[in-house]
Amino acid sequence: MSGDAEITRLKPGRRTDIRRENERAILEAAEKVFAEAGFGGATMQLIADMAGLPKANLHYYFATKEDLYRRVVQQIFEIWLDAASSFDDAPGPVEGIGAYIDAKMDISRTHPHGSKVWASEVMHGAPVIQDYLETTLRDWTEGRIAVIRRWIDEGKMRPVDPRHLLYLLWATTQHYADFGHQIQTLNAGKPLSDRQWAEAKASVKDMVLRGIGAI
Amino acid sequence: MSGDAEITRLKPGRRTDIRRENERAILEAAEKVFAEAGFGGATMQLIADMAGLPKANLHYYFATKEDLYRRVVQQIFEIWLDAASSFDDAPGPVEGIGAYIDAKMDISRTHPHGSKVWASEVMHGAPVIQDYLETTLRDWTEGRIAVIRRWIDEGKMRPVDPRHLLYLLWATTQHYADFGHQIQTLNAGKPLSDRQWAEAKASVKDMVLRGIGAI
DNA sequence: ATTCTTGTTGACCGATTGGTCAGGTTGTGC
DNA sequence: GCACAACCTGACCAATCGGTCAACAAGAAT
Repeated sequence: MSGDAEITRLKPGRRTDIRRENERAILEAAEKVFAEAGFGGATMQLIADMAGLPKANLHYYFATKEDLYRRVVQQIFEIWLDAASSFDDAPGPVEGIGAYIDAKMDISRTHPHGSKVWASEVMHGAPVIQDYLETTLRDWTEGRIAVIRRWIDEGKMRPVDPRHLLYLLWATTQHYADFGHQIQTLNAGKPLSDRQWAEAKASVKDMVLRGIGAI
Repeated sequence: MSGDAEITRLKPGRRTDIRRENERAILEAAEKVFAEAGFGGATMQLIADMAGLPKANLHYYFATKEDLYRRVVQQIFEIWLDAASSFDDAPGPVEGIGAYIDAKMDISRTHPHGSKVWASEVMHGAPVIQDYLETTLRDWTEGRIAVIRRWIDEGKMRPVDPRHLLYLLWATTQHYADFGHQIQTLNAGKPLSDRQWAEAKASVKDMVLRGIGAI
């Protein structure tokens, strides 16, 4: 599907490093292959080639294709959860939601593959991370809704539905990763430049923060 | 992946009807299977079972899996293009963009499968509809940007970047289809009710139209 | 230096896949 | 009712897949 060169593998080093380095290379390759081909379209052989390892070696580190896939999905989920810290320790929506948009837009640029894998997983009914949705994500969402409600009560933003605000934030920021190819095509076929990414972030923040009456 | 019953097939009827009816049943089943399993994960056998036809019959109407897939993708694209008529013959952004949001939200509810297939296709680099992106979609986008620019010049909305506004519209409305499973999980596991869908549409319109200074 | 654990790999296997095809059935125009 | 074209389908095939395994190489502990 793409003739990309193989993922860069660092030096082997000591015994402890071998495992860590190989798992890293495999996960990096897997993230890319799963994103570009989907779970069903991805093959262990292709991941192995891209990681620069024989296929049998993948099964030494990851028992099954599904195990490997689950690790990739968990990875992007944790990265997103970390980005949410911007939300909590903020005095108001301008700082909190503004920083959250910045963080998620940055992740869309630096981890586009992971975002696509997550989207694909959810679109297929979340067969392997349903429990995450029902526990971690649900709790996280409730917490953030409480913060938004507080801001509304304090008069720092208009009384919008916190849930649909969160959906709008997720949708818009992740769109720049998941639909990056479409955006690139509409950008004369070239990836967004540094300047264009800055403009995108500014545009999104401007529209959202005004939309909720925070500025 | 799901134990759903097979797609309802209408009566055969006359000779001309046979082809039309069978193609319809196949496309309906294919849309669902491609959406739930992805292109790589979908099997012609599963589509055939869901359409209530032997597998060999699918290949009688659609030469290859890719041909069938292409037809499904084209279908949702045309539906979306039709929804854009709301955009043009509108005096201003409140009516135009408001109606566009309504139309796209309705499609997300009535055609969630098609939306997912499109999302999946774009995420995988649009291997089979790249020409559509470069011709039809690009032209459509330029036309809508011109309309938005005119509204801005006429002082009917703030001077936001039309391109990022369109991305926000696409992302937000399609999110309710593509991430419908996640939304349902966060809604106590139940699909959005009629009332909740109405609230979603109202929330999105409210935030977006205020975000661009149209109200 | 010996032993044990960890890492490496080519060859292999059963299962599944998209696609084919020959031979049959059914509707339609004449 | 005859002939032609459209439609139908069970059986089959080559290719590919995820996963296994036995034999081997290499670092670590003693």
